[in-house]
Amino acid sequence: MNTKMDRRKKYTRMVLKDSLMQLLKEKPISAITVKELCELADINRSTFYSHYGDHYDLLSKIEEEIIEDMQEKLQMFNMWTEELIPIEMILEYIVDKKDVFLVLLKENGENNLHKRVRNLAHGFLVNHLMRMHSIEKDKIEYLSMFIVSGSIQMIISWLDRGMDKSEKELAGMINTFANKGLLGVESL
Amino acid sequence: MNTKMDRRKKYTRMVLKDSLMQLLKEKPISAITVKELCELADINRSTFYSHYGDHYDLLSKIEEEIIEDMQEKLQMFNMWTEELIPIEMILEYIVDKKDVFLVLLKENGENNLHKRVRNLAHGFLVNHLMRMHSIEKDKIEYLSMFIVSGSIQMIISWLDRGMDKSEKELAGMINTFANKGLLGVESL
DNA sequence: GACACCGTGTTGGCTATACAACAAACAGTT
DNA sequence: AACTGTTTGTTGTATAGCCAACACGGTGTC
Repeated sequence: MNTKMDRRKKYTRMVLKDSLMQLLKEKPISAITVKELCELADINRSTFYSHYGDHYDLLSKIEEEIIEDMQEKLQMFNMWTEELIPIEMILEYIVDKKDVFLVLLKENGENNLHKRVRNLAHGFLVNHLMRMHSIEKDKIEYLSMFIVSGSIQMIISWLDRGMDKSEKELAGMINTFANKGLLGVESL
Repeated sequence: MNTKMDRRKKYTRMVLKDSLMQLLKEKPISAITVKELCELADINRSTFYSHYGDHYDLLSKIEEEIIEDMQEKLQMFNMWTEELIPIEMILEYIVDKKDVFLVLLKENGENNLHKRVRNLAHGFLVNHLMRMHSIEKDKIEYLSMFIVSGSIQMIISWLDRGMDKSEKELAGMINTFANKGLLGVESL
């Protein structure tokens, strides 16, 4: 059902989300308390608990939101273009939420969003490669993982360097690197 | 009594205030509807009416707030300095709320804030002059009005020109102009 | 004049949030 | 171990805000 959410709920979730993002810029989630999060958001703590189990839950919800967004974008891509991966589209999305991605993709070690983005891209690329190439599924899995992981690290590095190239440039690079690998596979 | 206001009320008033200020940048209050104000603020209209009588009431409250703030600043000034008018202090305050002042002081014709600021400064300067000079109250009234009106117009012009001088510079100019006039009166 | 549309001011019922308080768990100190 | 301070998760009550609806007044069109 497409019932509109009460604006109070919308607001509460929004400020909690923004506040967690802000705190995550300063310290890892393990060093953040629900108390200070609510103080920053100016939201009563019991209200926080009526929405979320804890701040890890909130973070998970944020990540889910992002993944859903990206999934939507990828669905749109399925419909009409031939590019290997819709990298430019994804980069535009990432730039739009640069602060979030910088915080969440760069966090010490691999966290959930990193894994989720990778799995999303991986699943998409595997399907794409299987439709376009006659290669064993086994090999496609590895190839896809190779391309996706490489691409993600490139993107993280790019964000870290303050996006010193245009989206178009970076997308071109990623596609070139991905396609070169593909040519190698074709000659198997 | 110093009872803390419920944070919901605080938030509601704040967004309504900010939204009215934003709309006033685009059009005069007579062209603004309560409906669009509430839409912009994302606040239910009946909530608006539980806080304010109408949007003119809201504007009046905003102005009162500003006057009270300035009054506080002037009280502090009374306590410890010799300057004719605490212009630098006032300019700092005005810069801090530049957007508000630009909108409200510049509006077509004289509006309430213009009058209120003038009366506040006038009252202050009259008291000040009477303590420091032996001049007829009558003359002081005129003199004060002269200085205050001139100063306010200078400030409006300064805001309009994007504050092309530092606060210190403008304060210096205003004080010099005011004092020159004062010297003229002394030789009466 | 009739009609449609829009904004206003108001109302009643419901929902979300605030607030204070409590017990428990945890961490650090002596 | 005892103590202190902090955070957590929860609870009950009160408050503020939301929403939909209504009647009314004003405006413009036919």
